[in-house]
Amino acid sequence: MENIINHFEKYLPLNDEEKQALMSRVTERKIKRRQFLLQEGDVCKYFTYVQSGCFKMYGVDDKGVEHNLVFAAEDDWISDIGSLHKELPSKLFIEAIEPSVVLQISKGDLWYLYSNHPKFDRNFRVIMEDKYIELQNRLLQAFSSTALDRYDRFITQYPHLANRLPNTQIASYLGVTPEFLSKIKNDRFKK
Amino acid sequence: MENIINHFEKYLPLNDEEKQALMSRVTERKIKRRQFLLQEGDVCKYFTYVQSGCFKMYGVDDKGVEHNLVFAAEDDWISDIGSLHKELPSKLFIEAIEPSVVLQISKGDLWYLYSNHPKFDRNFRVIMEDKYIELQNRLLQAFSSTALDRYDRFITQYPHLANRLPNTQIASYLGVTPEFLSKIKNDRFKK
DNA sequence: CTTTACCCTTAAACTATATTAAGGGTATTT
DNA sequence: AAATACCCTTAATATAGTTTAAGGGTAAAG
Repeated sequence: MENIINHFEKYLPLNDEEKQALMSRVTERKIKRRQFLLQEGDVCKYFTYVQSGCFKMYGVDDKGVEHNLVFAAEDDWISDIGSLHKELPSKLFIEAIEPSVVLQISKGDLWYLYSNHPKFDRNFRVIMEDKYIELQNRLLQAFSSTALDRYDRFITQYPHLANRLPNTQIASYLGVTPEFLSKIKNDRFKK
Repeated sequence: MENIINHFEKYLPLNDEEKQALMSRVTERKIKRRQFLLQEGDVCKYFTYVQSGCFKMYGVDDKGVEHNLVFAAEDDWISDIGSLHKELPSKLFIEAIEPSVVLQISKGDLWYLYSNHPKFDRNFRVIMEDKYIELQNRLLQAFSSTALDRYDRFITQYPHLANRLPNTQIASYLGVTPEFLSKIKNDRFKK
């Protein structure tokens, strides 16, 4: 629980009352590798703080191929924000890549925190903004012409993930096959 | 000015005081074709409501190629939200594709509206959410395997834009060359 | 109303990436 | 500790998309 408090205090210090409110509205869950936080067709119910471990959020295309949109490791948030807010079925999956521990806040509890403790309003707004910016950068990166460029950007932007994720997952994030990523890495190394 | 009031009243009715506040905080500008609302390296200063006309927001890659991230036509919003909120230089351009009329709200006026008229707080939050969802769908679409798929999705999702934008702009949005888009359209027609 | 700038198309040659297949290696799970 | 499932690599063949070039058409600007 201390992690999430530290997380918020990066932006603004919390008083005891706020810490209390936060801790009472948050549910800790242990998640196994390959377990889902969200499956396509379900409505996303939680805003999830990753305390330890790692998740991927992805869509599956007509041919059954997975496309990783984002990763979230410790001290990050993950959620299908569209589905959570509009209460519409999600087109996405959120799945644990590693055994993980998360803290979840339901939409109702989120609203409770917003209306009773305005500081969270601001805090969650900043988180939302950060997520928006992350997505926009992701989109820009997705258009970087070559897969080699995209890979270079990925490892400079997420060095902690590059060493940790299987290449299959990185390939899916970059939008190439694992075979081609293998070739890219080999070519890169030779230079 | 009536357009923007109607726009907000789709979500929640506004009283006279709120309408007054909104209208006094908004600046109308006429924008010529090819004129910029934002250029790479500048900090984005405004949240822009498009009253008439059409804009594109795009990034330029190392090779000088433009990549359209989003379009915004009448009754839509456009802004580099990351740059606006963090006050950091943008990586993007926002440029008029058609002669346009916009209503702009500065960051300061936005904050004024938030704190003095809580209804706008909710209204702009919904707009933000919608923009986030749009971006997420865009990312999902960008990963649809073939360019033909992406084109099909584009014309079903934005039929009003498909007939209105030059194919060069649509090609840039889809992530293909205009020559290849031309081929796609030809192949599609033959079927 | 004329000129310029932009836009669309076609086609041939080229390149980045996918697909298929196969073998060996390394984690998880039982 | 064994078995299974997963992961990485290489290489040959296949394909989606790019590049270059060239011609004609249409809309914007002086």
